[in-house]
Amino acid sequence: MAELRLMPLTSTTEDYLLAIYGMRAEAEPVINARLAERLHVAAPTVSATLDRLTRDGHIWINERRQVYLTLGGERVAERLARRHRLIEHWLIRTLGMGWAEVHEEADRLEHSVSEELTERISESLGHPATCPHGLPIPGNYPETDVAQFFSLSQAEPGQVVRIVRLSEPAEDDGELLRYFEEKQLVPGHIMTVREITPSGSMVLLLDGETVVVDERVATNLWVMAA
Amino acid sequence: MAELRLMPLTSTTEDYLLAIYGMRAEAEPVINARLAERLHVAAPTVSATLDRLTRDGHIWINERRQVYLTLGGERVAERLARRHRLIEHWLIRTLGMGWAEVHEEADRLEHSVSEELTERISESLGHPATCPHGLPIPGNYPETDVAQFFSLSQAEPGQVVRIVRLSEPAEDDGELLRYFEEKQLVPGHIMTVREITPSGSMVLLLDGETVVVDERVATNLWVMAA
DNA sequence: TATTCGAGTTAGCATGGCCTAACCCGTTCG
DNA sequence: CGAACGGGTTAGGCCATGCTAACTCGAATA
Repeated sequence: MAELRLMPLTSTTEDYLLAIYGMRAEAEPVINARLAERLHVAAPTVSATLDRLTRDGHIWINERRQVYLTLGGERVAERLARRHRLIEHWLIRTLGMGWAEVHEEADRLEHSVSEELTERISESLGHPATCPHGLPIPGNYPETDVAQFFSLSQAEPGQVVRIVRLSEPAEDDGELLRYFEEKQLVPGHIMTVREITPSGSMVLLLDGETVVVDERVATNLWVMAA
Repeated sequence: MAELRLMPLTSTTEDYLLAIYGMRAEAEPVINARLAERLHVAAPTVSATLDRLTRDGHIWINERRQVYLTLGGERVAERLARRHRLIEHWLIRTLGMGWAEVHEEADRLEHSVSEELTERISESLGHPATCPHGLPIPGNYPETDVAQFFSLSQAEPGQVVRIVRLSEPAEDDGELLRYFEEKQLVPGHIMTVREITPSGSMVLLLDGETVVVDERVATNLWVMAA
């Protein structure tokens, strides 16, 4: 049964679709339990909400209980990601908000900004390709070969890499964001991997400075060969 | 029973408080039926919601069933009005949105903009005293003698007046807003009342142009002697 | 005076979102 | 092999928001 897309979506619906979209983009398995963690709700709540999302044609769930967006659901999620990421840029550019703070604000605003306003923002910013944290803005992102991106934790000693973006989940971790900002581990910056310690920490050379990051940090930074 | 102000308010709660605040500012009687109209909900819904607002200490209702904001409720409403009106300005200044369109957008955004963002906006705009439609911005509005404002419909033939703002309800009437904008019946403009027709229409001289407005329009424009 | 009208309430119901407690079901591990 | 573990569902609640239908009540009006 296809249903009429007349009713505006609820904020909760949008949150779920965006979460699923983000997890898919990170190639994380999208299952009930992960969604519960990410959205900070109990497992039965997720079950019930996913039932509604299925009923309304936004998602489908296979026999192995993996969640997929339908074409419609993906369109919604892309629009939301676009909004969210444009808002982040906007807050930084026009109000000088902090790189680490804007995500939270955008999480709320993305539900109330209209389509028209979104486009005006994109225009006024010159249609940026990515959000301030490097995540692609659907609709503005050029056809880049995403395959050339890899996690910093996969880099080899001696390799010179450029930071392209941070991971999806990192966006929701304020502490981590502030750390990245402080150490200037932000998109565009180039660094050399000096060595990798037995514990998985990495010694980096960045702008002449030596920076040591632990495994958790490294897995949340995506880079490309520079 | 005073209750803890720990939970964030719901969007609905905020809508009610702002509506009550606005009606009070216009000296309209604040009763169940008027709220139902203004908020586009059925009467029993209003009753139930007002019960909750009373329970939570935002409002109180007298024996004649008139609704009043408590000090706490008023503080919330003022903050919301401040947000709403600053957002309107912001959308016009930074994105060039239309004078007649921003109210609707702000109606949604006011619920998701943080206190901190609000202050940054106010700062970036130079702390404007009123919204683009002339309504005062709590916290920025100087101690003006509001008593000198009156409705255009009360003006006498021959009187020269300056538009100071439009009425609260006019903000929710897109058609009316577009009319005001088109005719340049916006705050700051000065005009002379030429005559008043038997039907209540007014003939105005504004920027050398003769404009005729009907009663409904005149009651929704507030002016002061110029 | 009898009726109508405006305003409000009561009763009853639905939906979205959340939760806990309890239980089911494989897989893995001691 | 049996228990623990991870993942999921069922059952049973709760609250905020909304609605309609039906009723009350007081004031105005024909």
